Amino acid sequence: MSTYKSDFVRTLVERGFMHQCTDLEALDELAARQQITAYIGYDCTAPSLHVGSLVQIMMQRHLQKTGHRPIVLMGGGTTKVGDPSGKDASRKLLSDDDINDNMTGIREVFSRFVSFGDGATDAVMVNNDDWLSELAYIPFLRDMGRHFSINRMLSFESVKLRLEREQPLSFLEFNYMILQAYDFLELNRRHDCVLQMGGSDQWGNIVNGVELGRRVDSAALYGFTTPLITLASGAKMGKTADGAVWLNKDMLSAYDYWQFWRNTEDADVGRFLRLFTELPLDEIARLDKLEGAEINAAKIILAGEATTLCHGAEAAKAAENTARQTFAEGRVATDLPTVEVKEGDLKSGAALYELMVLAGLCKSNGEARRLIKAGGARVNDAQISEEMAKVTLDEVTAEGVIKLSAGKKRHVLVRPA
RNA sequence: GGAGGGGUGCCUGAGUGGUUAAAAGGGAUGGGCUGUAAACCCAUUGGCUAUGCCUACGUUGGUUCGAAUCCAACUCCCUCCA
Repeated sequence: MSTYKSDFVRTLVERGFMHQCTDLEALDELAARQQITAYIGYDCTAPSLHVGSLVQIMMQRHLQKTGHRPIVLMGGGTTKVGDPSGKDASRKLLSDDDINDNMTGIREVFSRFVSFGDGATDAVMVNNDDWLSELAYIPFLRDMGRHFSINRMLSFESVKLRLEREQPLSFLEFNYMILQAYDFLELNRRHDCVLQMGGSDQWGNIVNGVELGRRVDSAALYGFTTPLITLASGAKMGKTADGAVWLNKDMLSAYDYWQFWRNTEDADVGRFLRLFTELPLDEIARLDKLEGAEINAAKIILAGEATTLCHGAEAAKAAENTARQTFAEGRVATDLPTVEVKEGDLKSGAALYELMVLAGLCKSNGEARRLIKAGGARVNDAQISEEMAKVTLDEVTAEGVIKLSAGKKRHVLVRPA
């Protein structure tokens, strides 16, 4: 089992982060012998990262905890180009302002997972726009372009996929892998970075960087990728009722984040515990053995640990309490998401379907009415299937709220004000 | 620049003059079964001041009693040729 010499590589392999590595043995040797610097790039395509990037973020955390130095590369420059990997259509081009805004949001998330600063193992955050935007076309082509063969580039998965499906691939996007390769070289020169990690869809881009480093600077660089994380049932990971599972609190509440993990499929529990928590492996092995309804205990631990990492222990505890009151005890948990409604509106009675929309449980009156007819709407946990039902102040509970539910899992409190 | 093909609902994708708010599948939501799981079964899936009205098949006009379906212009994309 423990054939690995470095804590870093052993941790990654044992916890299920490993998919491919350019030279695992050499990387292990190196990490055992000295402190290494490794980077992962994140494109700034959204105002927050979501769980899809969490595997990567956890890797950087492990890197730091095992005594090495993480570089968080913000793709301010490469986002202007758009990575074609794994997509069969090009992305919309984002404006510089959007990119900057997005970067601010992403930066916030990171500080929860790795510590930044000037110490030996402190993480650094850099923006590749700093060097990419300054590139002069002709010199760049002469210095870097000559190391790339079109023949080879065409064989990379990201490009091949588009060509085979006869989808357009712009020259702009075609350059993405060259720029990412150049990033690696630049980070090696600036920060002595020797390892690039990423998702399996980044393999081609990473390998290009490793090779470019060898050709231009004779540098020994390494690449490491994680498997694509899918659910045991085959679906992509990271979707909830409301869309992506964001890591930023203002885009997804800690409670919803906790719920996301709590609803993990049985078959995924062990794997997710290894990837997304830092519990010791023997503890995880024990939890993973639980069967039937008992595995719910493991899911609660998973949710608690994952939420603690992202939103703090307090928020995790609160989410667990709210969930317990709501689901196990069937009570009205007072810190469910709350919406205020004018008392006057309720006095004369407000249509239930309108309140559902107001509470954000439905997108339109029509949708709300369908939901009510289908028996999916509840007021204070009592099913209401009368489409035109009114809600009045009489429904206000002792806690001073009205609990509206869409289905069994989505609840909102309405508070008269 | 030339020739051809194509733009349909969240996505894929049928539909070539009328009961088409638009087949089918996927996804999503709700219900059932359960354990706040998976699988499975059922239902729903444009909007509204709602037995009716409005908006919708790239855009704008036109033909027609009637158009996603026919015509014209525009626009975007794909393939081949130069």
